[in-house]
Amino acid sequence: MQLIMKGEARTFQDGMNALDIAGEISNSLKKEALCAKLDGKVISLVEPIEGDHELEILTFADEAGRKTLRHTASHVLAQAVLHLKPEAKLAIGPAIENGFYYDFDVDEPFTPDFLAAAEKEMARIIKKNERLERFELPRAQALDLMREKDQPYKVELINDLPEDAPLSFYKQGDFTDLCAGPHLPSTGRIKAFKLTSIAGAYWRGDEHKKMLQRIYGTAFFDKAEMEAYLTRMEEAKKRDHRKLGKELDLFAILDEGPGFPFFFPKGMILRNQLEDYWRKIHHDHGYEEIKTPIILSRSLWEQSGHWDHYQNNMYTTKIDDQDYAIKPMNCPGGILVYKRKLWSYRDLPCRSGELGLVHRHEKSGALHGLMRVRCFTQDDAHIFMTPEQIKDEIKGVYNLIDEVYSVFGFKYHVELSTRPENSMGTDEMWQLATDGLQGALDEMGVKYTINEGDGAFYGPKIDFHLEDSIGRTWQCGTIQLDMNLPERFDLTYTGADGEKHRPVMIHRVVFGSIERFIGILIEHFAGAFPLWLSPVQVKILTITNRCDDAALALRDQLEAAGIRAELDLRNEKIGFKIREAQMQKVPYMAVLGDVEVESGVSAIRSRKEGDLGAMTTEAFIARLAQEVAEKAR
RNA sequence: GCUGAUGUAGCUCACUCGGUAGAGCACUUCCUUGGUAAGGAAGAGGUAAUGGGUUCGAUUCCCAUCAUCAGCUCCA
Repeated sequence: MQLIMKGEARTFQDGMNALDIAGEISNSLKKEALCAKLDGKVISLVEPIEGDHELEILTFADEAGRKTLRHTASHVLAQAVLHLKPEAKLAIGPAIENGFYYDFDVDEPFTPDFLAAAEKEMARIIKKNERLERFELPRAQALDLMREKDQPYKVELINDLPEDAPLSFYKQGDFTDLCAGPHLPSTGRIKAFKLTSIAGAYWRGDEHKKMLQRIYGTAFFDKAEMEAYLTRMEEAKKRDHRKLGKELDLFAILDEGPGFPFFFPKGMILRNQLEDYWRKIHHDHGYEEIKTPIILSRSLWEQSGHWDHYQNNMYTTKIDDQDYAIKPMNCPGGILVYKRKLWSYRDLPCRSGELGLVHRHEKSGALHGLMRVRCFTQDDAHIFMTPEQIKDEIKGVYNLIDEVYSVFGFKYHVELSTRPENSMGTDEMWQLATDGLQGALDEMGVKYTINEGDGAFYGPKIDFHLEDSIGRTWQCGTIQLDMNLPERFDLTYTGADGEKHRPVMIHRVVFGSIERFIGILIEHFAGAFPLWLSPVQVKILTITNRCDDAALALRDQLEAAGIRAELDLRNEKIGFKIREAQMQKVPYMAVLGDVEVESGVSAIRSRKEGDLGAMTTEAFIARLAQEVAEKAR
């Protein structure tokens, strides 16, 4: 057979497998080979190859190689668990980003001690270097095999597979599992692994089904690489916004208000900086600002559809025996603002923004620091427009979001979410709206993935996702196209023909919620905010109390120039004061001793660069002003 | 909401196999007036998340509730 490898055609004996082919090319490649790509499809190294193909040997440097290694590690985990608990029922065990997991149905939940025992057993299996074999069975025999092994979840999986799907199994030693593969040629290729945690997980991700026990782990081809990864994860945890929020005295969520955050003075400065910037950039992009009430009548929420489609998440209350709801979204309020007058097509698009405080009843287990709270401020805006304006407006919002994210240096990915199950409106409207969003993305050449059924109940949406310090992603920005609410609220504008027409509506947020965005910001900068956002921009440190007057004067000068400065006049050594300012991540320190006071300068120290030497107050202010204006990171 | 773990001083954490708790940092006072990441001493701080139960006696054991953490589910 002929195989094309890296563009070069080579001849091999028919029926060879990729592992042996790797060996023929070079022994070192054979040692590192984990799986192979045959005509673009990833296969196990042990599968025989017939005929002419394009072949690529994959190692741990390749995504598919890492996945294969970790998938095999999950099988080894299942094998180890069965050795320790033969009565365990196996569910599924895939490779995931940076690791793998396997779900088991067991009578007693796993304990940390069990985890240690399982690790030991896995190490034994790996050391035995058991060969993996792949085989296929017809459906009836496959079912028999899994029934014989008393694995009801596997039986269910087989029954749910399409009639004509090949049923492949992988076997290593005394362990056989239904699996599409690919897998390593032998267990010994897993050079480093660790079981990281135990958690509950619903069978097939369905909260109405049984909760199984999941074991998470990670595996590497190299011990040093795993150590580096684990260290990196430890480091990343130090950036956790909940930890830094406490250390930097920014915010807290107390037992008295689960999911309802408190913002402290320093956190408020950060927040206000973001809001000021938001107002400025929205003004520049043609938005006007409004404010709508937090509590509105039941009839409004019935008209908007929230009462039917969103009630599980809404806090309700009674006033004078009438039902009211605390707003979970700003749109009905924004719509009432639109309806206050008659609109001409000449006035559209109408872009009205609102920093709107919303409350949503989130399940207790879903709460997470500032990332997932029960009350938050959306930097919302509603755009009312003619159908012809849809694409331009979507592009405008997209560009606005991109501009804001780039100021902070965020990387993001985009998802398009389509019609969910519990939604309102006609198929035609959904189709039109979805096409509008998709068309705009395509025209701009934006890469995105499609998230089936994850839209809002009133329309499809484009979501922007940002990463936290340990790689979990959080939806922040979103652009939602809505043809339903304008219909429900009978919104109109007068066209050039003098007739009434129905406007289209966009709901959009840039930050998403100020709270979540602050959480992401804290982790992104590890608390060392750029100068323009820093709660304290300059800390003035005195060496002796003879310099107190000069320090007070400097503080006044800086404050007069709009710089947030704090004094440290304590009777402490300069090294101690610097250490504290540094740990509080203050961007600049101005040190004042007898020498500086005498010559009318300050010794400036930067958080990042250390001692910058003496500087006049004017020069220092000019430097700060420029850095703030540039929003330098 | 579900599964598991956790809850001790403002913070980070010890100890107690049941006899009402201790350290470091922070705080207060005193000494020290010092040159770029921790000067010294003394003092003050806790009804051990909350509510029950077992016990002569519970912070410790048991149960419930609440909250937090990890994951699942759900979502900005």
